[in-house]
Formats: sequence, C-alpha cells, structure tokens
Amino acid sequence: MRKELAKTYDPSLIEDRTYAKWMGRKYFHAEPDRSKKPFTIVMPPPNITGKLHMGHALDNTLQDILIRYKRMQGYNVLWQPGTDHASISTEVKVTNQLREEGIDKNELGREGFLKRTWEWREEYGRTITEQLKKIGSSCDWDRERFTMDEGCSEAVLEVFMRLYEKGYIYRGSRIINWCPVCQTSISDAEVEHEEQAGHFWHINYPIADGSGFVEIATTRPETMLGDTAVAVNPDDARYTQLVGKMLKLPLTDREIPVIADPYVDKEFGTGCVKITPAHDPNDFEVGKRHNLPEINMMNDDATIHCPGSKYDGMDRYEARKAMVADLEAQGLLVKVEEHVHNVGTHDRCHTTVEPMIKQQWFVKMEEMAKPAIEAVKNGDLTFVPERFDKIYLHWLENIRDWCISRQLWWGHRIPAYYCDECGEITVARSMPEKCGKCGCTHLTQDPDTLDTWFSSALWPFSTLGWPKENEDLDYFYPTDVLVTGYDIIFFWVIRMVFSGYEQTGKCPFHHVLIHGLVRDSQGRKMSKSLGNGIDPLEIIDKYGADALRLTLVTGNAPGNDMRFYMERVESSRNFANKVWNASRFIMMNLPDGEIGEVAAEELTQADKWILSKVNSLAREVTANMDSFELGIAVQKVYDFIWEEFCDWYIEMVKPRLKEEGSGSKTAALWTLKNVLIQALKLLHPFMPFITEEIFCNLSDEESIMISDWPVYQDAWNFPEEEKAVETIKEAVRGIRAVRTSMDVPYSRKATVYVVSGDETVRGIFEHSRVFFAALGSASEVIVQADKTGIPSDAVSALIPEAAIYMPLEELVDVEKEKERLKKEEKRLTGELARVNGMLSNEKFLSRAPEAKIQEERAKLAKYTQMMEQVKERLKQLGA
RNA sequence: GGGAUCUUAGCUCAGCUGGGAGAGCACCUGCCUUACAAGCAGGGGGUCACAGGUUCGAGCCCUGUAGGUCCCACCA
Repeated sequence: MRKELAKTYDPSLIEDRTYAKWMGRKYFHAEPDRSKKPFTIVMPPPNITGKLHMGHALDNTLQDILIRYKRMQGYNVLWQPGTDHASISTEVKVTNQLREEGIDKNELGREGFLKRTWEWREEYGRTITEQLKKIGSSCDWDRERFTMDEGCSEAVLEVFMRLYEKGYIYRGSRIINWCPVCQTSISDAEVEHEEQAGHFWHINYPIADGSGFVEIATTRPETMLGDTAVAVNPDDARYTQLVGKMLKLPLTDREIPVIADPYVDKEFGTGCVKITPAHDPNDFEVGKRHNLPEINMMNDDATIHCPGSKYDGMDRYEARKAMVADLEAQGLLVKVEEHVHNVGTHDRCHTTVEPMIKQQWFVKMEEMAKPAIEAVKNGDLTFVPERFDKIYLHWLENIRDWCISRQLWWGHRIPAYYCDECGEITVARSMPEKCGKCGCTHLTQDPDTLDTWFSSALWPFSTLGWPKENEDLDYFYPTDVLVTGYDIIFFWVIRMVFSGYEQTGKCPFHHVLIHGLVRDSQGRKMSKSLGNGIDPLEIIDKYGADALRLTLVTGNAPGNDMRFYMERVESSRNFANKVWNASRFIMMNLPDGEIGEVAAEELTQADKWILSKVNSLAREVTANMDSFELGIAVQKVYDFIWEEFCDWYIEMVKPRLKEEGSGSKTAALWTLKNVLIQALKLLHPFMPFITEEIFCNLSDEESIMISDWPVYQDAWNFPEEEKAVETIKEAVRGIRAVRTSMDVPYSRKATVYVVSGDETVRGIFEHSRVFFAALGSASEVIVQADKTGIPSDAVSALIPEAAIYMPLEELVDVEKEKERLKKEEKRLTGELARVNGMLSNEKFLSRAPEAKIQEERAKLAKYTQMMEQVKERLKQLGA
C-alpha cells in the first residue's frame, strides 16, 4: 500500500515512537550465541550526578554508530550501559543539598548520609540514562549496571583482596595530595597543574653562631613553620663551609641544620632551599635521605597547626601574609620577586592542594604496568588515532603508586579491620570475629572508601559477572572497542587495561577510539561557569536526534576537538529533510503492489550507473567504518545521497516515471527503491530514526536496524555505464554553464546537437536521450557523426568525447561566447603544459608506475581533442 | 624543562597508503522546473604558515623557523 509522508520532516513525531518500538522488540538485548561472533562495547559509565551534555552525546553517538554498524553486519552485539557512583562528585552534591536543608553531614552520621545518598541516586541517578535514550543509543538496558551495585561491589572486594594478598596493595604513611576543601586525599592524576602568578620571597635565616645569614627563596613562606633543614648543593663552593652549621629558624625558637643534597639546583634562586619534609614531595625525599624530622604544620582544612604560636589556627594565606609582615619587621625579608609557578589544584573543586603526610592505602604499580605497556607495544591494544600511544606509554612508564583511599563515605569501603586493642590490621572479605593476633573481638573497619576509579577500572569485566565464571563473560569478554575522550586516558583507560590483565589475563579491549572535546562556536570549552553549554536535549527537541548525531560526526577526525554551532545543526537538519523528501518522491511514485523483479535488460544506462555507484559506496563506507573513519564514511553517504542520487539520478528518471505502464518505468522504480534502501542502510548507523521510518514504509522487513549491511556485489558492478553516464553528466554541465553565461532562461528550450565521430559515444547519447534532454533543457536531441546542418552561430559546450551545439539564435552574444572560449583555451593550455611536462620528463617515464603514465597519456589525448574543438570554434567566430 | 598537535577558501573544518586542492556555512547571479526555497542551476574565492630537504612528483614524508592549543613534569 502506498504511504504518504509529510512534506517536511518532523523528527518529534517519530523518534520516541521508534525508540519504543526498538525497545519493545528487544533489538538491543544481547544473549550469548555461539553461532554468531560477538562484538562488545562497554559504555563509559556517566556519573549519577550528571545530566547529558555534548560530550556524552558525542561519546554515545560514536558508540551507537559502531554498534549499529556491527549489528547490521551480523555480529551478536552487546553495548553494555551503566552509571558510575562518582564518589567525590556525588558526595559533594549530596552534602550541599543537605546543607541547603540546614543539615550538617557529620551530624547526620555515616549511615544516615549513605541512606540519603542512595535515595539521591534513586531519584536522580537515572535521568542521564533516560537522556541517552533520546539520542537513540541502542544499548542493552536490560543489563544496566551501577558501579556500586552488588556485583560490581563484589568485584571490587575480590580485586582488593587479591591485590592485597599479592602484596600489591599496602598501607603506608607517605606524602600525598590533600584537598583542604573536600577533606580527602586524592591521587596524582586528580591534581591539575595551574600556572599562577605568585611571589618569590627571599628570607634571611640567621646562622646560629651569629656569623651571618643564609638567604633562602621560597614561594610558600608559611611552610617555614615546618622547616627542618636548609639544603645546598654539595658542589656549591659558595656554601660548603656552611654545611653542618645550625640556623635559627625565624618566627620560631627552633634551630635547623644546613645540609648538602644534590637535589638542590645551584643556579636556581639563591641556591639554598628550605626543607619542609611534611609539606613538599621533594623535601619529603630529602628528609628521608637525611633523617630529618617531619613537622606537620597544617590542619586538614589548611589552617596552620603550630600550638603556642600566634599563627596557630590561621588560614594558610592569612598566615603567609602575617608571617611575611613579621619577617619584614624583623629585617629578615630580603626582597620579594614576582614569580610565575605551577600550583597543584584539585580537578574537582580547583582548590590548591596541600602535600601532606598521611596514612593511606596504595596500589603498587610497577609490575602491573608492564603488561599494559607491552599491550600497546605488541599491538594487542591500539589507539585511534595512534598518537595517543605515546601519551599512554609515557604515563605508564613513569607511573607512581596509586593512592586509592579517600576520606569519603560514598563509595566502596576499604575491607580493612583494625583491632581496637592491639591495632593489628586484618584485610578480609567481611568483618573478622576476632583479631587474629590478640584475639580481641573489638574490631573497627577502616572508615575510608576507595577512589571511584578503582571500581570503574573493573567495568569491562565486572559488568559481565566477573569474578564468577559465566557464559556472558566467556562470550562477550574481552570487549572490542572502547570509545572515550582523551581527557580520561589516565584515569580510566590505563587502569582498565592493567586491571584487565591482572584479573583476567586479557586486555579488556583491542581498540581505543579517542575523541576530542565538543567546544562552543568560539572554540571555548563548554562550561557551567561560562554558561556557554549547549543542551543536547534542546537540540533534539528542535532539530531531532538524527541532526544532532550527524552534526557530531561530520567533519570530525578521531582525537580532534570540534566546534559546535547552530549553522552546522541546521545543515544536518536540512540533510534529514532532503532524505525525507527524496523518499517521499519515490513513495509517491511507487505502485500499490509489489514491483517484482526487473530483468537486467530492462535496466537503463542510468539505472546501472547508480547501482554501480551505490555498490562501490558500500565498499568504501565499509572500509572507512572498519578503520574508524566515521566522519569520512558519513560524508561519502551524504554526498552520494544528495548529489548522485537526488540531484542526478532522480532527475534523470523523472521523464520515465511519466511513461505509464512501461517496462522502463518499472525498472526506474525498482532502481529508485533499491538504491534508496541501500543508501538508507549505509546511513542508518548515523541517523537511526529517519532511516528506520522510511525503511519501514518502503520495505516489508520489520526494521532497518536488524537488516543486512550492504556488501559489494559483482552483479551491480557496471564500469561501462558508469563511464557513459559521467560523459552525459559532463555534457549536461557544459550545456548548463553555457546557457547561464548566455543568460538563457531555464524555460527556453533549445535543440541540442551532439556531434561525435565515435559510434560508441553516439550510442551513449542515443541511449540516454530522454533524460539528457530533460537535464539539458533540450527541446530535441539530435545525435550525429558530423556537423551537417548545424547553424554556424550555434553555441557549443565542450567535453572530450563530443561537441555539443545549441542554436540559440538571437540570444547568442558572439563576444560573450568568444570570451568563454578564450577562458577555456587558457585553462586547456595550462593543463596541456602540465601533462606535456610530465610526459616529456624521462625520469617520470622511467620511474613512475605504468598505470600513472597511461593515465597521463589519456589526459593528453583528451585535452588535445578539446583544444582542437576550441580553436576551431574560435576560428568560426572570427577570433 | 619534555612531549603532542594545529596553521588548507571570508568562517568552521575534512583531505584515508605522496600522483591534477574539497565540504558545510557565508558571498554573487538566475530560478517557486509539481520530492524538497530546510530547495534547484551556475559562479567567485586558496603561492595548503614560512624556509630548506627527500622524490620523477609533496597539503601529505624529513629538518628547521614562527605563531596557536593541549598534555606531562618535584626547580624550591
């Protein structure tokens, strides 16, 4: 039955309905099936705190494209979705929410807080997944997981136990990064280095024996309360006699030694460095080497800890000011210089982190990094684009132990239990009944939780049921491709890789497709503070998910950032409308019943041409998809549909559609329908909704998303017809250009003479005269071998294969025509010079591939012929 | 300090293994030609940052220079 479609495409009418249909039919659901090959992607789990932003939209669009493509290719695909508990982010959000209600987190207590956070998660945690559905994500929602659900928590516990038992997890008192606002330790990866304009304070430390001063330079004078030495380079002749002497530490009553350590750079500052082991990672190392005391002079909220001192309790920056003022008053401040330096800040809240010595849990990284490094080196794991190999390797080759404990409540609690009596640590899967050392029954679990990335590191296998052996894991793991932004390679990708090798012995995925950031029209990062974010859902409401998706993949190469602006979305929307209308046109013409098969001899040159075109398109697009060149792939489909199919083929076929009951009409309809279906299939991964809607109107199959991906077929390979139609297109373009330059109105038809001495060429035009006439605004097409009967003032269009003449009578402006021909002559002269240059170059002839030489020879012949025509024509016009 | 990356049409960007410079938007001209004005036809516009090198041949490979962006890094 013929179906009518609306004149303009309205995505809002079909997207939700279509998605519901897919869900209802369980197309997204995957079960192991040994008769098919699996293809698996795990979705980077969005935070439960978040709402969908452009980054998610891009990330998930890319994944959905790959998933839909592979599904159509017949793979048993699993796209595993889920969400991340996002420890710090969520804890901060809930804490703030509580504060607004006037509730203090600590008063509420741990249990109450967790109850509240679970409620929060129930209420808000699913909005993002609902939003992911709006963009068409075909993930298996039946398998949706959460990093703190029972299974994932079991995996976390198992991994902790294994690593602990292997000696890879240890507890130690070491210098770590501390966020005074979030009041927790953070890992090195979570520290962002920001360049800040600061000062360099030069301070005199008096030598205890009264023989003078040692001038030190520091960017953080307040830490001098924790100084336990001043260091100089052992080779620094200026200071050798000072080494071993004692200095009076200003603002305190302590004395500290001068020590020699190669860490000190003679050239930098004064060459004397104050050493604060408890508040600087380098100084910590120096302190260890020299057995210096570690004086902790700061509280967890970054106020000064110095009992008995006037600075005690002051904020770190307030104290800095006060101390500098006091030093100046005492005449110990030598000078203050402007100084730009790097300051470590917490990536979540951008507070300046404080290095502090604390008891924390760490993961020993050296051994686990090895297979992860090897994976990239031996090709088991590849990055797209490749350049991210270096970033990955550099990080792993310089990896330091991972601080995994967080002083937070929301997260997986560390399974360590301390004996209240003897302090013995027991790491166990559950609370031990008694202390294994002293037998005491009073044990307390470590209050800390794990870094949120500890659980996401296990995501590729914890979501498949690990540590239990099971069919899902066996079948779908390892996964195939991981799609993510370059911003979380360190946090997540690397940790998944070493965790995968350590726990499962396998790399958790083979390819990592990296994408960049979606920026605003000015190239700025989209951010809440700038207010320049564009809400993907608003775009979907207004333009449709397909337009959004197309915008996000068009003209973008892997790993590169992109700019997002409305003109691009409109352009995508226009394409959707183009597809819609082309389909509408075809459906308007399709008969009520089946077209049936069309005999090969009924197919015209044009039919074969477009079949051949869509055939090679399928091959090319498949190759691009396989190498993750999604932007290139979709560009090819776009160009094919808009230019070849709509602008040329449909126009070529229109005259035949008026021939009621003819075999030619049937062949045209058959071709229109089949080529459209092929094109829709190639487009489907990118624009799932519109392609599904049209496909279901055209085809008896139930859904395009489970239809077969087009493959190249020899039966649709027509090189001769492709060449023939290209010749005609050239002729049409030539005619149009001539007519435009002569200002001949569209409505004015003219007789068109095609002159060629080549019988084959004449055959091409004879065969296609119907559509050639239509496209070339011809009232009549006369094909002949010579110029007999052609008016001498006829205007010509030139193509290599033939001469085209149009008697345009009084409309012909001889001067314009001469001008046009001269321009053409100039162009051809240039081309001929280039080709002749190459062909007269002996080195080219001897070293270039034979095919290339033949190609150039053919061009020479072609241009020579055209040049002859132009010259002859100019001569006729008396030029 | 180390590394990566970019510099191609007015704007935003593609350009896959080196073989006659592309798209979208913008601009100019003419068209409501019964699928689409969210459209059709035609057109203008680029020493592919600069300088060398390799090659028969370079936007693409190599070296250097300039400018931009980003990442990493313990010079206080």
